[in-house]
Amino acid sequence: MSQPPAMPASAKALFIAAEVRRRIVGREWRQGDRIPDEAALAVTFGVARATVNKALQLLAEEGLLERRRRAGTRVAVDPARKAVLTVPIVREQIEAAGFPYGHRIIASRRSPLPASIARRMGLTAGLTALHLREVHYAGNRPWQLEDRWINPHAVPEIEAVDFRQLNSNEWLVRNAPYVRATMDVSAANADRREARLLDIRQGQALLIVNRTTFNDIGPITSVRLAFQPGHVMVAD
Amino acid sequence: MSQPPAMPASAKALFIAAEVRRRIVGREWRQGDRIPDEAALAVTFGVARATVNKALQLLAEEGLLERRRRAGTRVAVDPARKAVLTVPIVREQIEAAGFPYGHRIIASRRSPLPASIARRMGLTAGLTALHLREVHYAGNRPWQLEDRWINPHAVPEIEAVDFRQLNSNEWLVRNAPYVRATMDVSAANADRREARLLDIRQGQALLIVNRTTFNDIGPITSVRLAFQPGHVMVAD
DNA sequence: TAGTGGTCTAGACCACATC
DNA sequence: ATGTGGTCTAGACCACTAC
Repeated sequence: MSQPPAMPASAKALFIAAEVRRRIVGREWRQGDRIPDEAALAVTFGVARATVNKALQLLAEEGLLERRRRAGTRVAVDPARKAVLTVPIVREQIEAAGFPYGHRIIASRRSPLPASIARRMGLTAGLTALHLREVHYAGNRPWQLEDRWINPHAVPEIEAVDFRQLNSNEWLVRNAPYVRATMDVSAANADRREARLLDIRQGQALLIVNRTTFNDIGPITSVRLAFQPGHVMVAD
Repeated sequence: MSQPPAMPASAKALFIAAEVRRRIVGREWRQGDRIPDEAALAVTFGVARATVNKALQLLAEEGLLERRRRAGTRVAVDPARKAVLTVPIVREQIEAAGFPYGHRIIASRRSPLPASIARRMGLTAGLTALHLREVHYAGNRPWQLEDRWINPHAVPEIEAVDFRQLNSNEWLVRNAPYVRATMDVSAANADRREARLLDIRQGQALLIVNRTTFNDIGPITSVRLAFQPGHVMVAD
């Protein structure tokens, strides 16, 4: 039954994934149930086992199925509550909204790493690093605060760069590709300095993103972004 | 060159992905460069093209490569700044911290959908829906506020459920599997009611997660979670 | 129109966890 | 011990799009 009907000549795996998803949502296969094994489904759908495998791996990534060797494939009891967050590129975000992008360096100096940042980067506190603070503007309205620490050992060329001309993130992205990143999201009340820089009232709730990037050698940079009040990050 | 050395008998695709990643990070292949096509890499690494395909698709998902038919595969100019956020299960989170989990229903009634929620769910405002408000506790400390709207057409059985016994999310997860979800993250100052329920000062910054789930038929539920001040969501 | 990635197949062997 | 998913192969055809 349920032979793939007039297929778009490609997309069998997607068709099978959709059909399995339909059976789960339709409660035909219930949470915790074991579903037929790949070989059986391959026969059912009239495709190669590799195609079934691809379909089921998709659903497992999605969190709808749990797969274990020998134990078989089961409908997940609790579909994972996962979502992909994309940290927007400030400039693009502002320009997409139709405003001219601008930024201003508040501070740029070599300082000893505070313990909290050192911990994020896996370095020892007190190590001398480059500390940058910037404000990003949409037109003449402040839009986002950026507080960045850069590991000079990871990016020696950084010393020569003039960030008054260039957005630090854009330079890093082009010149120090990263392999791994950690990220967290929280909320904080704007302190007096932040309120002044963002032109808002002290105490307003800001969305905070902390992000640290690494390459094979070690940590590259750790940045704290403070978004304007009301800013919403949309996940897929 | 770079033949996979003494391989673990499986993981050729991962080995190739790692090697390509190394060449990118080592600036051997630079941002915007076109890399050899699949057939060539298959010869280079001494594997089947399907294996190279899998490796490159992995890196493309990761954001390190951009692939287009006919145009070939290029090193991404801006490695996507993506991270997977997982909304924790309240109960697990609290119990993992060693506290007894508890929850209290603040309100449970049928009300017309407000416009903002209706928009999220793709329904018309004013439609009668089930509105639940709960507080989740870690021991006797309030931990999280939940404000949930449920589409009764999607889940008719909901009317009979006694949520004083059961956490609404856990019931929904087991009884109304979803297929698609939207999610966003923001920050807000606690209003008077929220401050009272969370036992904090009015105005403190709260991390807010809005999440709406859908199945093939339509929207199931839309929930607004307000986390305690200081709460951090970690992404991978 | 031709080169590139996307997908599928049929078969094989392997790793692993349960039975 | 054995059944299940994980992965690989060699070959094929197709879809897209830059040329």
